[in-house]
Amino acid sequence: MVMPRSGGHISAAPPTLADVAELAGVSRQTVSNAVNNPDLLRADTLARVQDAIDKLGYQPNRAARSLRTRASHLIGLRMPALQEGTANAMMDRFVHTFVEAAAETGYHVLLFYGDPADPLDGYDELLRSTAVDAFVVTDTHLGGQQTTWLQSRRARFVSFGRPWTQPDAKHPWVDVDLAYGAEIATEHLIERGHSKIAWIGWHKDSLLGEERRSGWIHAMHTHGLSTTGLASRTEDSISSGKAAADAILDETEPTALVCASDTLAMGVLHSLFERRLRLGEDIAVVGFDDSQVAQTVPPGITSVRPPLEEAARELVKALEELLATPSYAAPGVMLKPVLTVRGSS
Amino acid sequence: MVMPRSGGHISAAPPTLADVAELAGVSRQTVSNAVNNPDLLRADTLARVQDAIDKLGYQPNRAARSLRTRASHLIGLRMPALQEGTANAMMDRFVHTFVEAAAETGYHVLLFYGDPADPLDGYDELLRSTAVDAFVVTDTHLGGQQTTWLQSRRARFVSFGRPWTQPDAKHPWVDVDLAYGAEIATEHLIERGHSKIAWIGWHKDSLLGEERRSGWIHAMHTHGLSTTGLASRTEDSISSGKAAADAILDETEPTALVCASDTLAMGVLHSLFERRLRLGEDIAVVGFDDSQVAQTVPPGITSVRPPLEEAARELVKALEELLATPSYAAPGVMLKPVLTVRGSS
DNA sequence: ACCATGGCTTGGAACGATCCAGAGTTTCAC
DNA sequence: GTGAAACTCTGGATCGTTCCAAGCCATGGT
Repeated sequence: MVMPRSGGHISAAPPTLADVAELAGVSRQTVSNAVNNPDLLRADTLARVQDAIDKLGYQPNRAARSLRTRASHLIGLRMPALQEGTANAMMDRFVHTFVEAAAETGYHVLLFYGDPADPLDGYDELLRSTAVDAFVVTDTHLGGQQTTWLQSRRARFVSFGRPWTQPDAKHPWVDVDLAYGAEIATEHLIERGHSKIAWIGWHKDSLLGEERRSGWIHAMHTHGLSTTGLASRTEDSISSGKAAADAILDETEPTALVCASDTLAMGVLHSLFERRLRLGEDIAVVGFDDSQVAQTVPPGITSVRPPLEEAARELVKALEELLATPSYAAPGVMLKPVLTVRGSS
Repeated sequence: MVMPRSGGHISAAPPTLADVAELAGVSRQTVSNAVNNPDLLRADTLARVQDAIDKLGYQPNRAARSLRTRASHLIGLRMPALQEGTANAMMDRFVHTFVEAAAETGYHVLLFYGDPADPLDGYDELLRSTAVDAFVVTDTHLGGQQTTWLQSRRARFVSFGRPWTQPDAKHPWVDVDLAYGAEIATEHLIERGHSKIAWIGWHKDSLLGEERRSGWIHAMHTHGLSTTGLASRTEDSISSGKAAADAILDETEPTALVCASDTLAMGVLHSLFERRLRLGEDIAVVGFDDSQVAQTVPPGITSVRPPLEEAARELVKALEELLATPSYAAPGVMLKPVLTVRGSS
């Protein structure tokens, strides 16, 4: 080494292992050990090296480390498509906690973008260039394309969402039991004295929708209540929520409505608004997701709140194990949502 | 080279430059040129190399490339703190477009987490480890700590938000002219025939708040309307929005309210809800941010919509220039919001 | 006094790409 | 036909780190 780089003329380049080694009077490898395996060093050497590290403000170069160890300490997360409804706000909360939890274990999150029309777009490039150590997949209910493809490429990943279409999938996953969510929502209404409780949900081909619907049915039947004429299936949008509410209010006059999403619940609110019915007084409404909207609309919409924070933490935990043990096959984790009760019921 | 790695036994490691070079019968450097400076190669050589690249599915290793070129092609974005109100949904929309725009120019976004109590937390580590090429800073209105610190570290960054407290800052920035936003919101109400238009805003020490407030004042005075007794300043929360609305509705009986945020507007809605006043009929309300909530609450809240997509694209453009020309000093870009009119006015 | 043991430290090689300087080939003007 | 310039292509060095195998040194048993 001819000259310490840190003494450079222009904007000092970051110090390297060699700089620290020189200052501490040890070899490069010893500094490396001080950082990665401190217990290999004698106490006094360690202290000396630590001093030098602090003095120079040394921080291992990520690229060099990645190159050598074949680990980037980055987790890839494909930016979920922006949705019309309230679901992306939920994703936001999830992403937030995930980033936080990942940071605690030394991982950062690499956000990437993929053409919404192609569920696989974006993954391949990052995988081939070994840019990330693993992925988090979020939209498993849209079909197993992403997970099967990743599996075939021997990529590491965990999913937020059970492997709906592949019960034998071996990757770690975390999901929220929203059938149970619908059940507690319905039971809450029954406790409040309602018996004509309608369901406004999604189309039959929506796995998530049928899942939630089953919870409503189960609760109704358990309590000996009829569901005939009380179910309606539609798109997940405000306008179709309104239309569905209009129809069902005209036909069967329920006293309470359980909606498969806060978006649909908002549609219901539009219907009530037109009919000059007072939410929470004339009629009760329960939604799903506990979105910003549900929290803020007066008088507040009772909503099924998925434990996103817990889910994120569980996923990070699974990721850690997966990356430590390549063959790691975790059992899926199913979390229970809670009902946040507000003025709407 | 003893053995091509691609012919390996277990899970084939990704192909390297050397593998491609061997297959195409050229040197490593030629392959590198084929990828980065195709016009340096003779047409037939290029074709041959391209074939080999395609056949092997070669993708340059990011870590190796980063190490050599000292560029990671990652942009650091510190996860904004989760807020009570509606502002984070706005950030979500911004982040989304930003990731998309960045992807188009070959950059990915590295999300990181920092202790909310320390606005600088997280930056240093990434900077020292040369993990990112640049940062996007978002909360400039909270004081110039982040930008001054980054500047002192000679870090590259752009900010979404003007340099409020340092008019001489030299970094590129993009911001939205929300004084103008308040102005068009107020004028919209004046056009609708209102003359007693109240302002519900933030505390005096909020730069953003005073900015917006000035637009309301300007519009009112331009049209010869008085503002006395019509302004109120409070926290950015639903409950304080409600309290402020309660007070002002009791005292001065305005026919319209302009709120500094959708969160405050929601607070107003709570007040109206209690008073059984009908939004958009008995009284008009305009908010800021055009959040999910404003879009979905019946009958919809008229709101000032910041052009987040455009802002994100402008920022990416500035970043590109900044990274190409280290000394690049861009003029700041000020964008104009538009008013999304809904049922509340 | 000698060798084995274990604790601590070291220099060389490697990860996979690009930079650099030079070598070989072609082109073209004189 | 010759030399210079332009065009292609190449091998070696390098970025900053960790892996690997070996070296040094004190300890302790024989």
